[in-house]
Amino acid sequence: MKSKTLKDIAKALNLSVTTVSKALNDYQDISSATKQRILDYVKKVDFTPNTFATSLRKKESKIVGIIVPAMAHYFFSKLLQGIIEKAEENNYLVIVLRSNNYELEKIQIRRLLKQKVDGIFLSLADNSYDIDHLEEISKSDTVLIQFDRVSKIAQSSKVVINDREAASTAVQHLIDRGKRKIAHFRGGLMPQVAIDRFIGYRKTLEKNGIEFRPDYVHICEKGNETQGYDAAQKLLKQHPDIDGIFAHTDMTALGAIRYLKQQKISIPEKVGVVGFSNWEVSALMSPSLTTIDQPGKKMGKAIFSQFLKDLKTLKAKEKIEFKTKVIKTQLIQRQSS
Amino acid sequence: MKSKTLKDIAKALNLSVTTVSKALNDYQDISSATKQRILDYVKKVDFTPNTFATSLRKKESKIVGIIVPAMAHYFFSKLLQGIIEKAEENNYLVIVLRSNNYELEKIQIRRLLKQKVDGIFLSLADNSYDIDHLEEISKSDTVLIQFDRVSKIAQSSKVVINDREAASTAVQHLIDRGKRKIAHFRGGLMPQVAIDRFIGYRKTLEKNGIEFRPDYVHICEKGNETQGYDAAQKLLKQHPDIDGIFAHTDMTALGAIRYLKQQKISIPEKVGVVGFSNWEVSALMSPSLTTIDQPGKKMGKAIFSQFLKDLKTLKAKEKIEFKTKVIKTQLIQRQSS
DNA sequence: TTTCAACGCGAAAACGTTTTCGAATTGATT
DNA sequence: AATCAATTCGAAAACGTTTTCGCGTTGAAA
Repeated sequence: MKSKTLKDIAKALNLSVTTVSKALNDYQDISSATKQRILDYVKKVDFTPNTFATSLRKKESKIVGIIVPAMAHYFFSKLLQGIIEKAEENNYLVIVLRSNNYELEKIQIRRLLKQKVDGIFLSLADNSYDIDHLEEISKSDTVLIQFDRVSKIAQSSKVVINDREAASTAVQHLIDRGKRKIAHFRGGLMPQVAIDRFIGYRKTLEKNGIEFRPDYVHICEKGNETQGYDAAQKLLKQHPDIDGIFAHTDMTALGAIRYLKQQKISIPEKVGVVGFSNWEVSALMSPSLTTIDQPGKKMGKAIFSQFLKDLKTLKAKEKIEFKTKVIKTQLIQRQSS
Repeated sequence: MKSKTLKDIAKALNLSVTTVSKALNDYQDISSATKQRILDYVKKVDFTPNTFATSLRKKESKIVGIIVPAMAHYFFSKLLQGIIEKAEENNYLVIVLRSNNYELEKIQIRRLLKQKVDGIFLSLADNSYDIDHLEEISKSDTVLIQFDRVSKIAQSSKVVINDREAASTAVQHLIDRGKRKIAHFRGGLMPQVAIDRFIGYRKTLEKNGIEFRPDYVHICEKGNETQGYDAAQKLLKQHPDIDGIFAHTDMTALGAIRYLKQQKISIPEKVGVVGFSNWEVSALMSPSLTTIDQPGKKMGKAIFSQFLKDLKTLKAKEKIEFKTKVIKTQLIQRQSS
């Protein structure tokens, strides 16, 4: 079925293509009478302008792209939800791509730039030390918004949480519950979020007059359950007197809990555990998991709002002044602490 | 930064726009010499044709759209992953929209049709009794692929699992483990998948000479954890001698398990539990959950493959013969049975 | 009666491709 | 030398919009 065009409408109403187009785009130099006539007819025959032609002419696609990690993850799922909701409100569509490393990230950005999306939302991969691919975006008319794992040096607006503060809250909570020998299962050495959470952990110990011990820190790079289990095993074999664990992920926390339960080590009496993210099941586990709520949906909405702002100033040919929006996190206390 | 056009390339090489375009599109009437010259130059200046113009001219977008339920769900996350992977291989992009009811579903389909996506992948909402919105798709040049919750009457290719058989496997498994009084926590009354799973449950009982009892069936429409807990509570208060539960979702199974544990009812000795979907955490719970693995990623890939086939025949102006691909499921036995 | 501004509309160019068709060149065949 | 087919290329139309600019028509002001 061939879809109607402006030309068809114009012919049917004995008007010019220009007039019809103007009526649909709320130009002021069309009499309200003909405008109404056009609008009525357009509604009747259910016409909607061809997106390709509009995009070609206006040089904007009304599409944004987001690149998410290649694995299924509750946090990103919520984030996506927030972005899509806000996008729909503003008549934007969202293209989702996946990546977990620098090379792929680069390819995906190319893909999106080629599609001439109006905005790209990106959380950097673990091995994205280089940011040349981000500079490619700045050179185009596409707005870049970084979130979660952002680069300090790359120029763009950003939406993040205060990882350091959140980690601090988590550790302080354990201390307040009487824990003194608190271990930390951290992420890799590179991503800024892992560094920040680690710093938050360390500073909070020191602020409370507790000595920081490097051998209490284990790296769980993948942040999955198995690594949490393994780390807990190693840790407790070496230091049976540990009384708290702050994990950088709910999953690693879950793994740690599995080991503790298996060893009949009571939670939270003997060892308190705090996770990070407030993943869906953390409330359903037994014991349920104390964790830091990372409000994905809210972040998603913030990302899109910031995008709209930046796009507007870009269109106005003005210089964008990049903003960094910090989303508040919250400690959710449950049975594990 | 203005991006290059065919015209720019042509001028730089002293050729016509036509020739350049043809070289890039592998036409046969270009000498290999000039073709190479063009390809080299194009690579050097990193030119890529404007998507809007191409789409406008060719009437195809190289984009597909998928509509997923409005909530975060592990299965759909995996499914999406499969679709996106396969899409990327074939240079397609994927637009993701959300819906959980008929009205919204209709709007989203309109959005996608307006965007002139080449394909729409859809799992029907619970209250989509009507399928007029699907017929709108057939009238366009967009390929529809239904998956998971499909309509029997709507004409399109489909990708599904054999819900009846899978349910049968689950129930037979419980029977084989010596269970006789097996309850079923089912989905709503409408979606075909819920009906099919129920039928599988009932038939399998009867085949084994076990009387079907309506009061052993509880409806957990939302399929969440709370409903599973509540249903288990009601069920066991009324029938303390229940020895098996087949839940239509891992989440409801989890809820049931929580109640059982709380009541100190031993799993699987006293009551065996089987879920459905093989959701990420079902392996991590304690006891870990026996469940039916619903291979989301595989389904996603199958969906996209089928789309490519149907699109091809559509382009050739031939009549599409709709296919229904049934993906195999598998029982994953764990501690809960 | 002239002048002028405001109003309502349309012609035409532009966005950047793809594709049809015909023209020019070449080399081989009579 | 003439004919023909194959080869290689380009002119121009088409895809469906948006936007600039100008033109004719009003009605009011001078």
